[in-house]
Amino acid sequence: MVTSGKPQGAPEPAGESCRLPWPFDVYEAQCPTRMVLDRIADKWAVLILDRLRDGPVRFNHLRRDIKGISQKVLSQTLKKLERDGLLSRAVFPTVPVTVEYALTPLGRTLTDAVAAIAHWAERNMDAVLAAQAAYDARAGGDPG
Amino acid sequence: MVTSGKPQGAPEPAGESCRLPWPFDVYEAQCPTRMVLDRIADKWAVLILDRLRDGPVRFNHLRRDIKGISQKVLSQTLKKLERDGLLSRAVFPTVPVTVEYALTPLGRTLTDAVAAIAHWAERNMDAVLAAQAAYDARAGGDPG
DNA sequence: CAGAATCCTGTTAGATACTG
DNA sequence: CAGTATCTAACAGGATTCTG
Repeated sequence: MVTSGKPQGAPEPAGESCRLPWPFDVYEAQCPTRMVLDRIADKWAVLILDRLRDGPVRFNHLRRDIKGISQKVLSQTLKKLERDGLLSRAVFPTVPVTVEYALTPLGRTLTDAVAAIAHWAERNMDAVLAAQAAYDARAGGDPG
Repeated sequence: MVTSGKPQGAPEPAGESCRLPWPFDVYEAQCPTRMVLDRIADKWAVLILDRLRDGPVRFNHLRRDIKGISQKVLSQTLKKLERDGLLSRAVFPTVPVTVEYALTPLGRTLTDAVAAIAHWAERNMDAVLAAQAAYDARAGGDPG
């Protein structure tokens, strides 16, 4: 048991490092925006945030929808996103217990940008695939 | 329930990859969009793409601007982004050699979304920091 | 159902040194 | 300047097990 009251995933001291007045600069290594960027620039976080756009979703529902995510990673990611104030967690004392996750107002301001990323991937997949094929043909099979 | 109209019944033909007719679905574990999402939902990729918005930038210039990135990671990320067709690499036979990276038209369609993420982090840093503090106070030191 | 704890492994990133 | 190669430490993440 290594935790001293906090989950294993987020031992970073928040806010004390970068004392830039304003605005924050993501290009600065010590700026806290880097941490946020690292959080939201994450495949699973993107999918979760996008998934919650339609409304609250239960834990196992998210797990089923976001195919390939493990329970552990889902749990961790949800916790981090909750800590960042991007989503809220509501527990209903049913039996068995029901837990719903939903976007907070702050989270909602982000999901548009995040959804844009996900949708871009879907829309431009063909072009990316073609570019990869061209690159591989160039690098792998064309010595002369 | 707001289940989106997805080609859920699409049979998985072979072990190759997801060959859904259209559109690609990022929620499918085997969909190639997952790979793209993993690529562009990356802290360094976001910073690089955003940095190239103003025009071509040389390797070491990027390295200096994006503080904290190692030359190895920069090199790797650039190569992947180039392979995906998001940016181009131009070599000038000067002495010493000069290499410029620039966004491709495809990359340019992405950078707006990507920049939105980076800018969101800068603009909403305060709110996130506050949320984290509240969460930590709740979880770490407020048993009652 | 929702999640925590444990174990274990593959990937990654950082540092360092070398090349053209 | 613009990389590549290598080695190692750290961590992320999957599978499994257990709980309320």
